[in-house]
Amino acid sequence: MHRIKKHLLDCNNCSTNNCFVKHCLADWIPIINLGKNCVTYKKGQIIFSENAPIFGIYFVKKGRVKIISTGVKGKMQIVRLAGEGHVLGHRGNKNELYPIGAVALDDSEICFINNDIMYDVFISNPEFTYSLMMFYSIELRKSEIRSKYLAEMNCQEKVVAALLYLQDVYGARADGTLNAKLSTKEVSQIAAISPEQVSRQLSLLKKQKFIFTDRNKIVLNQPEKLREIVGRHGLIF
Amino acid sequence: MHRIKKHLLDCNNCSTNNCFVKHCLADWIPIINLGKNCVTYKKGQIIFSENAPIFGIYFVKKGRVKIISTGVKGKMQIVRLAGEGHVLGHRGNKNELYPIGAVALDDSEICFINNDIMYDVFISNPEFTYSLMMFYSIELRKSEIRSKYLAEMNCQEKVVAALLYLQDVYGARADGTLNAKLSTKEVSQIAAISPEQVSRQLSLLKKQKFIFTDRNKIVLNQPEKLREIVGRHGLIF
DNA sequence: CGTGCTTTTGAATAGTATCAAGGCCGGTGG
DNA sequence: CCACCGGCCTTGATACTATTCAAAAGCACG
Repeated sequence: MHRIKKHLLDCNNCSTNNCFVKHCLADWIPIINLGKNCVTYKKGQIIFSENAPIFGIYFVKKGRVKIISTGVKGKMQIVRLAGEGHVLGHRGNKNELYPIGAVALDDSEICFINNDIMYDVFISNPEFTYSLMMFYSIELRKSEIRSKYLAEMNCQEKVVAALLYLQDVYGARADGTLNAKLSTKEVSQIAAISPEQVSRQLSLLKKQKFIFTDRNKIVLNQPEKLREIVGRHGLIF
Repeated sequence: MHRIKKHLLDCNNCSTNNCFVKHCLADWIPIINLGKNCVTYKKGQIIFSENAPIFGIYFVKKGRVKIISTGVKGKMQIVRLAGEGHVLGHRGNKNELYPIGAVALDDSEICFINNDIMYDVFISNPEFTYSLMMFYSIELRKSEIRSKYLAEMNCQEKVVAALLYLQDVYGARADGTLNAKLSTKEVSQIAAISPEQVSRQLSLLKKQKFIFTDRNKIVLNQPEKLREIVGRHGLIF
């Protein structure tokens, strides 16, 4: 089912410049190399499952990942999107399970480091720990602001916010084509509304020529118009 | 308007045992003492405002704090509750303003440390930085799960979840009386629904004898029944 | 003892989810 | 190569839930 390719890469030769491991001291890179497991996931593959124990920390070396959570009614939601250099799955308290999983959106390379060595890495590499702390701090704020949006936005605003979020996380080409190709269903999982509503709102946006879609490709023709719609909701992206 | 009392406390004599500063090396405590400002806030006082620059990190020494964010329609929401030992306001990126503020729910003592010295503190006290990183990591997960709730729960479930959240953060006495006294309006800001709905749902819960209210006091008579209502929503508290 | 704010309750309205049907597209097998 | 099948997308009709508006009651305040 899940055919996985293992790589034994040297962090010194890694091309992902915004990886947090770059903040580690030179002496520690060989140790991390030994305790590390770099794995290639195909699009749609599960990186870790909801409600399963997490034994380490995942660094996104390449590709795109969605962090998901399935509701009691079976409705799946995307609670966060992660790209290159992002971090997944760092366990909080021992023995606590979280209803959060991660799935590859594209073919992705993820480096996994077991918790066993992480504590020593953290204590001995303050720059590394500091940068990771800042990452979590920023993501926490983003998540808090996102909570607010979900509560106060209407359908149209939620769809627009989801599009701008995609642009913020994964970027777009000069013509406005989003780098990430998501299905209507996946957009609805970000916006936290029904897929039908997403379809309706996208149609309206297309009629206004604000966006253009073809299959899973989405082009933001007039991102400034989209920003007008979400207005002064305190958008940080 | 905002009369504020300054204290010059020694972190060595501080009674708040779960303060992150306790993870600092002994040599650094005097340095932190010098760069620190311990301030007493009255109930309702603003600790820091939305969209204002934040110049340091706040540690809740005593009391209770709500982290708020006002929507474009003027609707204020409570995005997080903080108690003793919690951390507020650590700035992410420079020059980025966040639409997030903090207000004292009770008379509270908050220790403020300026960012100027914080970087050195972080780099020189890995245990401290590590514990703070873990704090943000856990809060991020909680926030993500909360986002999911807001999207999939109905009114009744949101109110119940808000009550259980209050119990989780601030605790309750043996008889189920919540330690925090919040107005209906404030509960509605946690649940992210209208105050009228909160009133309705609380009335229903009272009729079923699951809870009892008197003024701002809330008693969870049958917390197990409340947990049944939110069911298997993957509640982490 | 009034005055103003919050809470409560009811009724009307608006917005979204759900259900259902038709269309489009890709994949599969003849 | 074409026809069929199935899944996803789209669009419309309906039902439901929550918001909004409104009014009366409770409570704290001076």
